[in-house]
Amino acid sequence: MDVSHLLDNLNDNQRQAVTAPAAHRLVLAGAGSGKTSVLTRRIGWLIQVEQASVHSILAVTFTNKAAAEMRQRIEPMLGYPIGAMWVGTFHGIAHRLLRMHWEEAGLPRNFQILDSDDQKRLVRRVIQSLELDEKRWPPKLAQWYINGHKEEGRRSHHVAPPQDPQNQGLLQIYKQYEETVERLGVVDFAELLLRAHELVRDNPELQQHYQRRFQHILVDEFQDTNSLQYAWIRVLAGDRSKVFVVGDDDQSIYGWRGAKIENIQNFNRDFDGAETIRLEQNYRSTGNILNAANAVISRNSGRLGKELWTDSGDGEAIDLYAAWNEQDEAQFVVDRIKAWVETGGRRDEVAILYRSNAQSRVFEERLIAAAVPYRVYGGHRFFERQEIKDALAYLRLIENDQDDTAFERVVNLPARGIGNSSLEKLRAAGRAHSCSLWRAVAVCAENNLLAARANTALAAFVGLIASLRDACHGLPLHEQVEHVIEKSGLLTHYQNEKGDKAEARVENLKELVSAARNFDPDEDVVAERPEGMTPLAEFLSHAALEAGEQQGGQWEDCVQMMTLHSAKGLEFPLVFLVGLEEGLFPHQNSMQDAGGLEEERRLAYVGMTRSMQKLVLSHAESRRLYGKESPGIPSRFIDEVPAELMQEIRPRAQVSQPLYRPSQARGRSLEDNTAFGGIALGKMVSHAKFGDGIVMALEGSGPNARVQVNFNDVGNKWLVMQYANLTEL
DNA sequence: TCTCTTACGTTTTTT
DNA sequence: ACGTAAGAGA
Repeated sequence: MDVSHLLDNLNDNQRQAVTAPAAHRLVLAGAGSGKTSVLTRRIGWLIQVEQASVHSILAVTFTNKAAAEMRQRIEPMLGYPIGAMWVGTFHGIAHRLLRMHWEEAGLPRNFQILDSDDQKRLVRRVIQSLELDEKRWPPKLAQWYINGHKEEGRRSHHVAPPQDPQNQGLLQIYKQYEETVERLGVVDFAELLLRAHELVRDNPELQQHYQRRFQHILVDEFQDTNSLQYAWIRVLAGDRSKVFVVGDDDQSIYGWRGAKIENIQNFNRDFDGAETIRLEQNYRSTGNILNAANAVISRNSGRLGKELWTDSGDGEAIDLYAAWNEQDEAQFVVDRIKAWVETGGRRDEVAILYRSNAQSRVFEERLIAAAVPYRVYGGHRFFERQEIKDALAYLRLIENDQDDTAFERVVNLPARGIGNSSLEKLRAAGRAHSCSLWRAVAVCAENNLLAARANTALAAFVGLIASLRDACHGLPLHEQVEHVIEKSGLLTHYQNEKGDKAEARVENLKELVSAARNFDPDEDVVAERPEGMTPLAEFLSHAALEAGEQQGGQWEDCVQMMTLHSAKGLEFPLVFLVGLEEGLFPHQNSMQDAGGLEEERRLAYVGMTRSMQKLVLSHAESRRLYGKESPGIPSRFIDEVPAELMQEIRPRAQVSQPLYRPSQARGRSLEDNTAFGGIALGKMVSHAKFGDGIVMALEGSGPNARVQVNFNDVGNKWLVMQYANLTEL
C-alpha cells in the first residue's frame, strides 16, 4: 500500500513521531509545530502500516472541537468512515463506557448528566438541607471542594476526618451530596471520569477486555490532564497497550482547575521505555516572535526543554505601546486595526488578547465608535442558556421524574402558584421519606401537609408532566421537543415576557426544535450503541456534554477578541497582547507563589505564539478597573523580551502628562452640601424611634437629601434628612 | 407574587 | 463600575 501521503511534507522529527516503532512515546510539540497533523498521521500509520485495527485505537482529546477535527482529518486520510474507532473527549469516552456498563458501574440505566450550573444548584440545596450557613459554606466553594476530591480520585469516605469546623462542614456536604446524586440518578462531570475509572479498575473482566482491546492509546494536550485522567489512562493501558501522548509543558495553563503539569514531566518515569520526541520547528510565527517567546519562557524552571525556531526569517519587530490609560490603549489598537484593514488586511486576521474578560469592554466601545465589526469569545453557549435549560428540565423530567434538579427548576415556571413556602414543605417531606420531590407530592397529598391550593397546583404539575410524557411517546424527537415547549407553557411564558432579551429567548426555544431535528445520534455513537437508550436520553446527554457553539452566524470578517486562555490553539496574523501590567498580567492572585507566576508566564508564551506576522504589546500607565483608577507598572513579561526585538511606539515615561485624563469620578462633594448639616460618614447619630446608629451613606441634595444609618437595634435604614430629625452624638 | 432594593463579587474554562 | 442574584416589602 502506498503510504507516502502519510509522510508528505513532514520534517525529520515529525516523521520520526509518525513512524516510531510501537513503544510509549511522548511528543513534545511546541506551539505551531504541526502537532495535530502528527497525531492524525500517526493514527493513519498505525492502521495502514502497522495493520492496527480501527477497533484497537483510542484517541482522547479535551474538547469536542479537537475530537471533531481529528475525526474529520482521519476519515479522508483513510478514505472510509471510522465509526468503530473511539475518538472523543475524556468525558465523552467515560460517558460511553458508563452507558455500556451502567449496571456494573452501579448506575440506573437512564442516568442523566449534570452540568456545572446544575451541580452548583444541587450543592446549594444540599447545604440548605443540612441547615448550614451559605455565607460560611458558599455553594461555589463546596462545589470546588467536591470536584477537587473527585479529580484526585477520592470519595468522601477516603477523606481523612478534618479537625476544623470549616472542613468538617465541607466533608458533610460532600457526603450528603453523594447520597443525593445517587438517589436522583444523575452524574456530574467529575463523576463521569471517576466512575469510569473505578469501573475499569475494579472490574477484572472489563479491565482485561479493554486492556486487550485498546492496543494504542493516543492523548492530545497531555499537559492538561488531571490526576484522575492520568490514572484512567494508566489503567486502560495496562502493561500491553502503547501510549502515544502529545503535549507541551510550556503551554500548561490549567493548573488552577486541577491539571497536573507533573503528568507530562513524569511520563517517562511512569511509562516504561518511553521515548521523547521534540517538535521544535515552528511553521506559524516569524523569528522575532519566536525569539521573544523563547526568551520569556526560558525564565521558567523545571521545563522539559524546547526551543522554537523557524527558517522563514525574522519578520517585523514587535511593537510596544505605552498607553496613558486603558482608553488610550484601546484607541491605539483600534487605529492600528483600521490601518491594517486599509492596507488590505482582513479583520478576522486580527485578535485582541487579554488576561481577563473585564478588559474587553473598553475595546468594544472603541470598536463600536469606529464602526469596526468584532466578535467576543466566551459567555453562555447554546445549551447553557436559561430558556434552553428550562426546556431541557421538562424533557429531563419526562425521562426521569426522580430528577429533583429538573423538578425544582420548572415546578413553578411558568408560575403556577407553587411558592417557596409550599416548596419548602415539599422538600421537608422528601427529606423525611428520603424520596424525590416527585414522590413527595403524593406523600404531601395523602397526609394533608400542604394548603389545598398548593396541593391542587402540584397535582396539576405532576399531571402535566405525565401527560407530556404520554403525548411524546412514539413521536420523533423534534416533535417531542416542540410539544413540550408549547404544552408546558414555556413558550407562552417567554412570549409574554417583556424586554429585549425575551425575543431572543423565544428564538432560541425554536432553535432548540431545529437542534433536535438535526440531531443525529448515529453520528455520535459507534457500533456498540448502548442498548435501551431513547433518542431523547441521547439528546439530553449530548446537550450536557457538548454545550454547543457560542453563537452562530457572526463569523464573517470580524475582529476576534478573547482571553489568553481561549486563544490557545488558535493563530492570527496580527495579535494585540494588551494590558501588560503587574497585577493584571501577571494577575495579582497568581503573583504570590512561584508556581502561579510560572503559569502566568506560560500564558504569556501562549499569547505571543498565537501571532503569525505581527505582535503588538501594550500596557497602560494608569487604568480604571472595577471602578477604581490605579497606576500601572509595566509587566515583568515586557522586560523579559529582549529589547532589540522590540520597537517602542511611544517611549515609556517620556512625558508625564496624560492625553486622556482619567474621567473624574462623579462623586458628590459633600462639603458644599448644606442639606446634611453636621452629619457625615461614620458619625454616630440618634433617632427618636430607631435609637442610635452610625451613618453609612449620604445621597441627594436639598429636599431629596437622604442618609443611610445602620442602627444598633433595627439595622440599616434610609431616611430623608428633612424628616429624620437626627441628632449628632 | 411581583418589584424594588441591597449585597456581593470581580482570573482564567471545559466537560 | 456594574451586573446579578437573593431578600424584603407592597
